[in-house]
Amino acid sequence: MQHFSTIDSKALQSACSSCSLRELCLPVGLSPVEIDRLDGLLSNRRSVERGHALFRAGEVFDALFPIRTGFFKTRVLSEDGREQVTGFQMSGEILGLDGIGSGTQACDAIALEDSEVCVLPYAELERHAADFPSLQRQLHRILSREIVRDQGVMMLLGNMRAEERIVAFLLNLFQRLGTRGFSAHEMVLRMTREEIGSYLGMKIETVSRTLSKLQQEGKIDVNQRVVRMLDPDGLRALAAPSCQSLTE
Amino acid sequence: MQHFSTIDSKALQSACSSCSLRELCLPVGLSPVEIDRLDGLLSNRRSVERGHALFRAGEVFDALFPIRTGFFKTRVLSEDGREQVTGFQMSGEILGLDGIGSGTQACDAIALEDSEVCVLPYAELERHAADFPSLQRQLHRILSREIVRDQGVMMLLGNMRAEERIVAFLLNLFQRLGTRGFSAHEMVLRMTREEIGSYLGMKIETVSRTLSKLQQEGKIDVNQRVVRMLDPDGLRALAAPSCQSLTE
DNA sequence: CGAGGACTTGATGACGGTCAATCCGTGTGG
DNA sequence: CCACACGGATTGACCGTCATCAAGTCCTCG
Repeated sequence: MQHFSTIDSKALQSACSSCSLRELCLPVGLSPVEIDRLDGLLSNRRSVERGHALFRAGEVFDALFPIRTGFFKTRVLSEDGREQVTGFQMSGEILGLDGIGSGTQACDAIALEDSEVCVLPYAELERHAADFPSLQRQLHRILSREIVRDQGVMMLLGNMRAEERIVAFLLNLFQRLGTRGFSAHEMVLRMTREEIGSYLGMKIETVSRTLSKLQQEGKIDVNQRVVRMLDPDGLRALAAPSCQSLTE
Repeated sequence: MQHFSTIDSKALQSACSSCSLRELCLPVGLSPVEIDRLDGLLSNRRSVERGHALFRAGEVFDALFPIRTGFFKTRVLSEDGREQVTGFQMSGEILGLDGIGSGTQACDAIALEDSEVCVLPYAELERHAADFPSLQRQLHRILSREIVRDQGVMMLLGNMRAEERIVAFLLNLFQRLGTRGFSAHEMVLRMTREEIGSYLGMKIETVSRTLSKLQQEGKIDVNQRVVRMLDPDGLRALAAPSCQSLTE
């Protein structure tokens, strides 16, 4: 009895059709019939403990990993060991897109909390996309949106000053958490100051100082990893000059 | 007579099967038969004068534009008018990839010299990709590679100092020109110092000073838009510490 | 030949990096 | 249960890189 119900619930959970993320994830825009077909592709799931890698640069690419629960960072390492965090990903977002091009992972994907991902074998996905136009279109959309996202990061790194970067970063996180049904004005940062700094192209001390300054000005409340937004309009005013799109 | 030969040559030129760029462009990895089918997709070509836009952010996206000849920049503009150049594209590279996601162009594409592009209607491309697996795979590859390229730019903007950025930028251009059969140690820059600076996240004066410094050190020879590489190994040594991949 | 844009070079200063001390929260072992 | 150690975070003092301001040169093109 117990046994069956466990299996049932697992089977249910791993189906897109019953996944609470289907409005955010790959199935967006697919019809119920199409989603059923997509379900057939999902071979299984994978758990990744906090601090562990889902994959590392150089490994063979053979699947995409939609995030079911948890939080990841992606990063590239240079020969001399410098780390560049290229993004933070949360549920409904898809890891591994950059491996398609070369058949080899281009970055490390590290879980910042205990996480769970779907495994979407790429060869099968390609095959299904062929006779499944809306899935194909959706895949293209996701790839393209990743390129647009990266353009936003370039704007951030190329044009904005420390304070603007931090504010745009926070607003972006709040916005994404909001669409997932979490509070849009309070959050727990899953990453360290160092990882924030790497992502934003600044040093850990500058991250810390900038957060402190925003707190002194009454715009946010920071306590270690907990951030509350006190003055959303004030924050948006700080970020707006340079890059609205990042916060939408 | 004159008339017919002109038409003939045009017809020939617009076919992938006879295009000198087919080893660099969309057809990479396709069989001759498949390339013939791709030819059927290419509705026409478009000329873009230097300084003019192929498309602008916000316009409807309905086609990809493989570059036949010429040189482009892509850029995003923020509300307050700041420009972020997101890339420089040359023959064989494809413009418009970032429009797929939203159906709307995400950036401006500006010709930096008189240029010519192929017009690849996206709806038809999608349709053909469905019963044409290697074309589909190739399209995915190109999208994915763009994401990887952007990661390299993030590394550049987030981790490298002015000199490293300039050197990585020059090596990257030389490398791409080299694969196109141009000299890999002498080139004419198609963009202004300001555009270089925008791309690399630094001011025009810093671009100029850094180039002058590299010249004083005997690593390059710069004269306005003409750049010669005098000490390739010395340059690679400067860029290597941080980001090999950008120069490959 | 003149005007305007692109580029270079110099002087100065600010933003953020570096170095260092300290604090804080968590987990470990006595 | 407390002491301690460790990593993460904060804060301060100082310094370097690069931005800013400004002057002047060099191309390009009408």
